[in-house]
Amino acid sequence: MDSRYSPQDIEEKWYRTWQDAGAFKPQGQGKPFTIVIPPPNVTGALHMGHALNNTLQDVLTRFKRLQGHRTLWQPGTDHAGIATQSVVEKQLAKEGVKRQDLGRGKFVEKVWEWKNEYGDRIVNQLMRLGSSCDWSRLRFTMDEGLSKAVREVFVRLYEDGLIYRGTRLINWCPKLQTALADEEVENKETKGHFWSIKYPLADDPASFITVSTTRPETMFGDVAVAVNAEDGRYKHLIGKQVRIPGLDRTIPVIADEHADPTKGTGAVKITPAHDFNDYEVGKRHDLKPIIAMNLDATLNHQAGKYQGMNRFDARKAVVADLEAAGLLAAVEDRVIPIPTCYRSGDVVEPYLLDQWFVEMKPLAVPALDAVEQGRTRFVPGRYAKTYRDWLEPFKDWCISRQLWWGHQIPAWYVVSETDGKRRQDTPFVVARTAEEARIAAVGKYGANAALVQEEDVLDTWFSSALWPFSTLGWPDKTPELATHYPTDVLVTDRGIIYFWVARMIFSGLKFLGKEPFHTVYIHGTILDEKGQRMSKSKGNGIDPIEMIGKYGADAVRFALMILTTEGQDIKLSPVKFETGRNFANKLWNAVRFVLPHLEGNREPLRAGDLQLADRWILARLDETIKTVTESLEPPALRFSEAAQALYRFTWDDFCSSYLEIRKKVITTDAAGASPEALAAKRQAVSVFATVLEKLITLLHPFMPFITEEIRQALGKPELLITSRWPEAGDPGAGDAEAAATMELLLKIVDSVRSIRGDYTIPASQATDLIISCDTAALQARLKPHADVISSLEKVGVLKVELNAKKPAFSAPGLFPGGHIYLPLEGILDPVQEKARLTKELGKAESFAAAQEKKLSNESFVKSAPAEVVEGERTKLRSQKDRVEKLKAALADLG
RNA sequence: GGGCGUUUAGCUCAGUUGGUUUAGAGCAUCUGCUUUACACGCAGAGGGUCGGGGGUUCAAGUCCCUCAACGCCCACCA
Repeated sequence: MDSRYSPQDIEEKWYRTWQDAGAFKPQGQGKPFTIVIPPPNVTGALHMGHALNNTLQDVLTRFKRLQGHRTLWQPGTDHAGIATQSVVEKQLAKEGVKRQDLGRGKFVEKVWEWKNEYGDRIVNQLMRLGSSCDWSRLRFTMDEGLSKAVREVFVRLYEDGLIYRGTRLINWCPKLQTALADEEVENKETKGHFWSIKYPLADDPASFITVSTTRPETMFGDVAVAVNAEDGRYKHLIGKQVRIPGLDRTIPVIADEHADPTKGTGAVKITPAHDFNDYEVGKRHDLKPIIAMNLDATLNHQAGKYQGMNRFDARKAVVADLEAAGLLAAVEDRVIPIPTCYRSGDVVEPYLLDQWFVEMKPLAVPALDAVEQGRTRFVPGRYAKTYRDWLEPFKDWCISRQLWWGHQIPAWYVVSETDGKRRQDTPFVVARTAEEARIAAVGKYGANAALVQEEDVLDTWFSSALWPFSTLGWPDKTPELATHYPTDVLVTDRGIIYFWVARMIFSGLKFLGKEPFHTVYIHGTILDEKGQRMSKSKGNGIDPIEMIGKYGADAVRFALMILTTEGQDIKLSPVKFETGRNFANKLWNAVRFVLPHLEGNREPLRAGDLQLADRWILARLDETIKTVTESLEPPALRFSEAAQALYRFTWDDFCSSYLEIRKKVITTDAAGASPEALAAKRQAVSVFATVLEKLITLLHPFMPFITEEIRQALGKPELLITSRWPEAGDPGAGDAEAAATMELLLKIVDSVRSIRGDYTIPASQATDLIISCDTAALQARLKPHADVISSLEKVGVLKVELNAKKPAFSAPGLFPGGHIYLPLEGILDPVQEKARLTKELGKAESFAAAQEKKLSNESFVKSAPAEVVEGERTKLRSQKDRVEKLKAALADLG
């Protein structure tokens, strides 16, 4: 074995072994534990957010698998409508081909080709990370099975009256030429202008009403000017007609609460077809909306001479013309939130269009209850509010998209036979298949009804919403569905609580009657070292695959886990992975060291033969098992705590203390050793192996590769991944008293080291040591185990005494229950020693003073719990004792 | 304009229900060390009074109020 652990050599080997062994498949008859992966986009490449997200899921999956649950981590990818369509369009563009040139059928074929060729990239990257998904169950949202689920859901929602088609003001992305849901629109603060425009009165063209707007180019869709009924400036104008500048059309001045006298001029133009507020105003006043724009965001025939101009050019032209005509009253610079498309970045246009919607209220109410009543819980809990705030307004969900890549809406229009075209009011049927649709249409509209399927596809999130059950075979009643639904924990980031989490919850409730998971774990966001989001455009991303190559997957995983404290964002830089790499290396070397002594020496532990250090490490192991198990158990999910407990135990207790103490015994040369020495070696080695076996099991969820490799090195034929999680409280777990004695001895060692360090005494130079105990009981307790100290420090004569007298030229140190003396004749420097002791004394005195003050406070003694007061008294006593000893030592120095 | 989060050693962060440490860890710094697993190592050391202010309490980093800075999310571009 090499002194450097090289992950590259073993990761691929073990991953293949696990796969071949079917280790990722649900096994046994234990209580099921299920996680569904947040399906990454097929177009995606693994980024640090994925690495974190999937490591968390894998830690849980491996933990539960080891605990004996029938564990399934269900993998899959998302067809990601817009993203995937764009990728393929860009590829075609390189060949000078547009999707329209190909036509829908051919284009969709191309996308499938692309998916089949490149869609596995992210899956392979997840494997590099060590993800133990059941890949035999890999799903894709456009698979036949999942598409069937989509159609089923659509039909049922339609039949329940929860899906409807209607003309509403929706968000339109002119670049992508599709409708968007509200959540797909991002408001971006942008520098803009606030213009005040004079609209002449129809019956008195010399008088004006001045309206304020940030969007003058929409004036051709104006249907009114609104003022507030309370606004004295405009009361007399209500009911009058005004003329839209540059047009021959007049519109009324109306009174509406939407007009805010404090904003702008207090008069506002009303453009129902292009503004959400105005749409509501228009409805209140029964004003017919006028569409003034084409779908490509150029102005239409309503705009007179501006017809054909795009919206931004038109804005400039309109403003220039208004100014020339003396109708521009004011221009103000202003920062405006501009709605933009989350995919294309284009400015979104509110547009009046015919679309498909899901009525939210009947679905949202039970979903809100599920969280309110704790059947589904968010970790951290504050995200329940985020969830509620989004669902509660019950805003209907626009689900139709004018794309080609996606689930085509299962609605068929019954078109006229003459031209085969559909119109606004063409009747339609909704059905699971074309055949069903035909039967329904014939029944309803006669034998010769001709059908044309709706061209729109569904919002990608419509299919993602079904993920926890569509992947398990729903709507069929599969065994997987029966076993693994509801799932247990959903691990995701806060960015998709609306898009995905909420929709899965109401879908699960609606179609299966149960919440899809009991816990939603929301992890933090990965940021760069400056605290900025990682992004392609900033170029500040850290590539997880590159990090895995450099530090190993185990190191990357472990580092991420130690950084994952509840819900906090993570500032990341490559050096953070060194922690993980160094840790793996530490463990590796401990094993490498003991391994040669293990062979043929392994034997059962015999309680009577266990040394103090053995009993202590077994007790510490037991505590660690408890901590790690409790930390990982949902809903605690304290990943960092678990990882740190393992780090501490492995590095400090197991390596720095235990192994150092037992080193000599473990390395005893078997040849020529006495039978006693050999017996001692065998026990020491066996304790080490016992602890190590459990330790690597505890570590396995975090560092699956190295632990599996170690397991093999220990000569175990079975795979670690499917072995058993250790239980706390095993017999032979070591005992608390031994552990306490050991802790005292370690404190004495600390004290010795501190003094030796102060005098920079080389490790190779021995010093004598006198341990002075305050009580005979303590003396009796420590004396038999003094060898622990000499195994950690080079000690000459070692005495454990009762109230020993301070030898001349010795340096004193303290530990709970006594003190030590380090005779340092020839080394002790009175000046340095005086400084050292004075400093210690100062600390002890100020602490004692603080205790005294506290205890002299009557209300403290009266109000505080007796045990707290007693604790303080004990502290004070020992501190006073300490002060005295230090004073004596100082006096001794002269 | 609302809501939420963060602010603890030079840096990155822990610190559960207020009282066991005299506020911890890793990295960095300083001093030693070829101690027969590991320099991706070993042993020491220095360094914070917990963003500011006020309050509750016998007792506050830990609860309340307030201010500030940074960040995130939401909000109809009159």
